[in-house]
Amino acid sequence: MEQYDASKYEKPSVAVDLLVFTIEDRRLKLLMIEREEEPFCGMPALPGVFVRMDETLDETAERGIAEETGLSGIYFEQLYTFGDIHRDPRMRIISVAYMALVPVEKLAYKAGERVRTAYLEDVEDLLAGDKEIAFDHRKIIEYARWRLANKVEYTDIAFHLVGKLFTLPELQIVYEVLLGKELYKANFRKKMADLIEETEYMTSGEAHRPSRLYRRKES
Amino acid sequence: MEQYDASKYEKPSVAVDLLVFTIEDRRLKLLMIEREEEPFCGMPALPGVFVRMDETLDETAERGIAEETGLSGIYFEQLYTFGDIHRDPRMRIISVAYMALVPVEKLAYKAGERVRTAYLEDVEDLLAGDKEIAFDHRKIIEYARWRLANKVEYTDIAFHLVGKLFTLPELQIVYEVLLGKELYKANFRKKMADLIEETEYMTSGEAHRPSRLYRRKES
DNA sequence: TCTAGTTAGTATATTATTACTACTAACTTC
DNA sequence: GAAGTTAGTAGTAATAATATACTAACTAGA
Repeated sequence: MEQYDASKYEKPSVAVDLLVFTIEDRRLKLLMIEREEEPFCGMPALPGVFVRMDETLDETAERGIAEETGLSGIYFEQLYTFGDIHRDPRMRIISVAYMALVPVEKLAYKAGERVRTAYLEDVEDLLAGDKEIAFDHRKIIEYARWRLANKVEYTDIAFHLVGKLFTLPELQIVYEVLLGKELYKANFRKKMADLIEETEYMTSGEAHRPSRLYRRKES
Repeated sequence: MEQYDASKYEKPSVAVDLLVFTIEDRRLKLLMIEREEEPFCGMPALPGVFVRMDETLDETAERGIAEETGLSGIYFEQLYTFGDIHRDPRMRIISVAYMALVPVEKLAYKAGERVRTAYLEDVEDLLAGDKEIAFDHRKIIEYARWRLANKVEYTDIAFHLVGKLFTLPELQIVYEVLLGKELYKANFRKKMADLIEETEYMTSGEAHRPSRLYRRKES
């Protein structure tokens, strides 16, 4: 990096692309926008924002999430950086992808305030077949999908997809959707035991046995 | 990303920082350079290269690895992108960190041809205490160290730190160094059994029982 | 008010993995 | 040929993962 005056050379633009995931009706959903201009006009795309000179990448991601969902303080993490030369046919744009996880209740609540018309797309449907997706966003989504399935096994990310209080069947559905396979109830409960604590509350009103509400344990 | 003409705005520079890891004498080592100018003159730093407009990020990483080690075709993967505003005090530089793994024999072999005077630093020593490291490179190294320990548990990356033929004690040392803990020989061998295949070759010349050489299984 | 339908939750057996000890094998050096 | 050293194997106890079968508690509708 020495002997190199960066100001002399042409620079790429840097953007942040956002993958806001949620779970609704036992399905993994992703916040997408429909492109309203060329290239890829009319096709689904990930929402994105350019990185400003006065903000860090994390700040750019936070700003983007706020612009798309009206939400702040939700969980997000950097995913991967995509830098193919012609990934945007207009110019060189390097994109840092960020993934956010949000319980669907929060998203629905803010739906009216969204800046652009973003909508939830079923991820498996979106990736099935060879439906067209703008830019290299299919690759980005596939990578995120893989990462989610992977990380759910060795981290606690699943908890970001449920509210403060949740039932164990609800949490199990999150795990099952992310992993893409069914789990054994008894085993699942054993494994969660250390991570959660009982509350006094129960669900009610459904045509079956009520379910206890839990919260995540601090420690 | 619509309604935004990126060419109007100031852009950050984008660089690739390289973490070339190897294992030598049962220790994890990292290829570092000594900075020869301000800022951080005299301090250890990660080698890095700027991203050119005509190359992808992966190509930049490959070029950088070749410049530092004279090697091509070695294993590498993108690690994380660091984008704090003043991480380089001179100007805004967003850095995409890449991690490469190479058996120490390969590195030693090419030592004479290196473009810059890079040297191997013991990672635990480097991170111990509060030794000064240039830029935000301590944070980058700590993250890579964590990722290595993590990934060795659920991937095959360890194999990239041994040659084509290797003994099981040698492979076990790689696992132990990356995990930072000792393993039980018998269990380790059972777990590796599916991943490797025997060769007819044995080590020789050492003052103890010779060790069989294995190779990685294709399937 | 009783029964069917439905989901919540528990008990327990089986299998696989991990943790650990103890040994035997094969080389070099002195 | 004995001592030192590392390679490699056998086997066992403790723990965790996998799997099945059951009981519990609600609503809806007859």
